[in-house]
Amino acid sequence: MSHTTGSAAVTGVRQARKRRTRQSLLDAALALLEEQSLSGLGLREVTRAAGIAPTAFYRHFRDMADLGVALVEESLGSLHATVRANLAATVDSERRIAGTVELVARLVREHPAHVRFLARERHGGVRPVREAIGGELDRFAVEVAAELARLPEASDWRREDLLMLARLYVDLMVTTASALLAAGPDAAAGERVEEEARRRLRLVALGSRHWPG
Amino acid sequence: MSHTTGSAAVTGVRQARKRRTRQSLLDAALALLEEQSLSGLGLREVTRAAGIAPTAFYRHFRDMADLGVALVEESLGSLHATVRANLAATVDSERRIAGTVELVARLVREHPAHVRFLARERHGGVRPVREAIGGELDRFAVEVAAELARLPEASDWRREDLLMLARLYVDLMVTTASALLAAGPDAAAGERVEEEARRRLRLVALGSRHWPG
DNA sequence: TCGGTGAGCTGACAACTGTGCACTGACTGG
DNA sequence: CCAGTCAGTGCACAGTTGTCAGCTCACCGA
Repeated sequence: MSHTTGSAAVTGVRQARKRRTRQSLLDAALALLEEQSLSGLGLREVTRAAGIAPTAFYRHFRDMADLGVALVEESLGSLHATVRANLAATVDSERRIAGTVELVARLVREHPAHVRFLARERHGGVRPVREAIGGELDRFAVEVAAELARLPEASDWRREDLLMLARLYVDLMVTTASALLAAGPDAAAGERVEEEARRRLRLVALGSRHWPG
Repeated sequence: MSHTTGSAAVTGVRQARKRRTRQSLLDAALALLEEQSLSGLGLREVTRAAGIAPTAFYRHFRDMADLGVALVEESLGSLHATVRANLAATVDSERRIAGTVELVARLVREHPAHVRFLARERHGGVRPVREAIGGELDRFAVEVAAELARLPEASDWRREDLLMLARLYVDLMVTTASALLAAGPDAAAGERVEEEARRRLRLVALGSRHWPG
């Protein structure tokens, strides 16, 4: 037990340095993954790009799969709060739709490599990474369902229908993100994708307003 | 006796043999791709599994990317007619929905490796393969839109809304296919996925019946 | 029947891979 | 202050990779 002086600086120069090279490994891997997939990425390739010796890799990750899981956490971990805030913010349907699409668009604009990684490895060749992404997306769906349940017009929905709708929304946003990636840097093409995404959401919202038929 | 001059055999023993080993290359690659992705698959690995010498690979494909494109064609090429027939068959909405989901389910059941390959390489690390899959899916969307246009209730739809709806349907079926793969061989889990897919389609059909709001 | 074609083979090459081992030296807690 | 920890290094190893050149020999058309 630490009955030490109680200083605030717990970091330690050593651990900080370690975290820095760990981060440079993650960055290097992410950059290399823009043009190939994780199962084709070599350990030496990554360490070379990160500027360290190959064997130093093992100080941070057991595997490339291990590194991949860390990348998933980095890509998706901080997003839950954002999504939750966005959903809770507005009640008006049209505003909610516009805000959600804008959120996805900004995510793709600001972190294209992360999004590309997720799209690629969601069904990729490395099981632990696949499962990490899938689990994270499931968590998103549950959170979205919880927010949907707070809307008055969903008060009489069955729980499973609510989850179905939430998962549908999540899937729509994921495919929107990949479509935005595929559209590339062309602003006009990106705007077309966003507009189509909004229309899709409008259609689904319209359907759910008349549910269950 | 054996060498009848006017035989109908247009194939030729030689070309037939070549096609057979080409096919065994495709089969071997597909089998190996169940547990990794194309950009991590080695030429030697494939030829070893196919039972031929490494250099013989070049007699059939220039690249692994080339082989991948051939796999896309094999996986998706024959599907257009099936989809078209399925859509044209029934007019009743509920029957159409059930039939479509059943078609996807059967596809996954009968050709799981092909479907897995498509899901994996749709956003995978090999550009030509990505583009081949994307182009094929676009063609599907156009075909679906053409079939939708024949329905009386869609007579007053704008062309772009029709395409939006068609693309939505295609994306829904693609995500349904991956979900079925993820569900694995468990029949109960598969049935749950199918039921949710039907509900999704019902919701979308409901929304489109009230379009544009 | 005979020369040409071409699918598939063998052997070899340099380049690259993941990982084990022993080492250094800056940091650390007591 | 000093002994211990541990991130990072260098070297070595056995395998594997893609590809080249040249060979065989079953098939082909004429």
